[in-house]
Amino acid sequence: MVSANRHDGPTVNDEPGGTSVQGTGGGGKRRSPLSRTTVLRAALELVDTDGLEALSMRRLGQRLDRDPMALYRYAANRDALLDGLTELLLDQWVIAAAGDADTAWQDQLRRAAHRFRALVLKHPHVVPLLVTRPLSTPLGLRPLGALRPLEQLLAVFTRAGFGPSGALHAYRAYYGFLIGHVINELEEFVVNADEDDAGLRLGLDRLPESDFPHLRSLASQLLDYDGEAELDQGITIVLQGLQAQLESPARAPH
Amino acid sequence: MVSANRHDGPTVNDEPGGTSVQGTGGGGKRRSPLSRTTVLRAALELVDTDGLEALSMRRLGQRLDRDPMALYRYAANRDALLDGLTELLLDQWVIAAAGDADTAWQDQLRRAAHRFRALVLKHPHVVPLLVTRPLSTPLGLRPLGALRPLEQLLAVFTRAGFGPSGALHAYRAYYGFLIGHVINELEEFVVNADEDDAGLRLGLDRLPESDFPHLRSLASQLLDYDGEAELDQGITIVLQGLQAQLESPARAPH
DNA sequence: ACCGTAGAGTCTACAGTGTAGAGCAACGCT
DNA sequence: AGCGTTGCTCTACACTGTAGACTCTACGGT
Repeated sequence: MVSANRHDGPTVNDEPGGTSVQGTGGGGKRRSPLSRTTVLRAALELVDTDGLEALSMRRLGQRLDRDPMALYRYAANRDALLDGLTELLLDQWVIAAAGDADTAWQDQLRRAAHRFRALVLKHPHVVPLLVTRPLSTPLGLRPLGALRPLEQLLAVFTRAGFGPSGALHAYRAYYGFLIGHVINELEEFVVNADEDDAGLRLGLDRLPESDFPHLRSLASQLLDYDGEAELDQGITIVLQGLQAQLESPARAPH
Repeated sequence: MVSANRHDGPTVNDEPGGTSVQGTGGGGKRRSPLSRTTVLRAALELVDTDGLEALSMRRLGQRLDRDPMALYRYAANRDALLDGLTELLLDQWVIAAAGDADTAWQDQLRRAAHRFRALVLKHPHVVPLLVTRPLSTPLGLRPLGALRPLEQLLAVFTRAGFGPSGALHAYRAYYGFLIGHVINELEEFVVNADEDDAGLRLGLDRLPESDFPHLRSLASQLLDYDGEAELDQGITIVLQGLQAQLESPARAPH
């Protein structure tokens, strides 16, 4: 990955020849060989449609019309495949959009945050991986495409005036907030979609009134959730906080 | 669960008789029956020592000296067991400590945040569950103990002056931040512990210098990470932001 | 035309997984 | 004495990741 591509856009790509995949049917005898990218893309589709637990080597092999063991040519094992999925997603995250060169870093990061949210909402089943894989795979061993956003965000923060350590702190505050937000937004609530009453739709009637007064009274508020607004409101807080740290001489250059 | 216990302390407990477990050895013929709590505690121990993927029904049964199928009396299936684990942890989170009644809500929440971090660092392997299970199990179906912190936080925020919707927003900002933070703190970095050079220890030499200049130069900063300080610094930003929202008449009561 | 080699994929097999379904043994009641 | 309930076990099935050995094809060099 990472060819001439400097600032934005996906860089995961390693087709052997052309992009011809020659029909998924069972007709052709000599199929064009797979590639890491096609495998990952198929895996992503599978996860998007059937959920994470549906992603097994066997099912993926079936989908690609190949023996399951063939996949091990493109991913050392299942964990590596999952790491590849996080790369496939993170590498699509555009942080520096066209014409961002001369806008304030706050605006750039706010827009990037909204793009992150949009990207992740297109692939909600991958979110667990985004959170989980980095807990297992050390930073230095992750696919390069998964590190590109980190590098770019560090660039943004240093150009904004943060020193090395400050940029790192800023990155963690920013990305941590984003992760926390999507976790919140994707949490499951509705248990009975065809119920009229808000409380029943959420299954809150199970909670004893005496122990959960606040929660039980929040049914309607839980149901009308505006993720975009909440993200925007939250990112404002974070960015203001970061700016304050940048201006206070105590922690700024560091 | 949830007996007379009003504000703090764990509430998960459902022993049938006494707490006698009569030795784990293979001697006694008639063993005292299990309970959901003992099963969950054993599961937590297993996860703490051997990691999440080591938690299988068979291994857990072995540890409790029972047939794997016996566990299904205490958890409908593996997912329910995992939900139980998140309950076991969240229910230990003390939000209102003794003598918190008359301290400012900001201080209370700051201390609760540090307690959350400490709790979670004692059981790092459970963090994926904390993040992942709520994406599958709707709020209304979770074990009650897992909802207690939510209820208590809502209480804190309403007492602080937030309206229903405002309290919910505040909770999400607060908890989202906490989750984001521990994810950051528990991320894996070191790949070669016995290396001298910081860059080598992190395996950053694998990254092409031209594509990852910032990241590669951050080796030493990545290595000396002070999670407690970072949490405290972050929570300050969040609490100030929430306070600002509380004071601005636009969004406060709502 | 021949061989050698590398690449892509297959086949078989093994140890391990979650869990449905049936059944067993002991206890507390009436 | 009989019954139901509780706590647990046994067996079996469909499925998982992956090690190891193997086959088949295409291509390059001589």
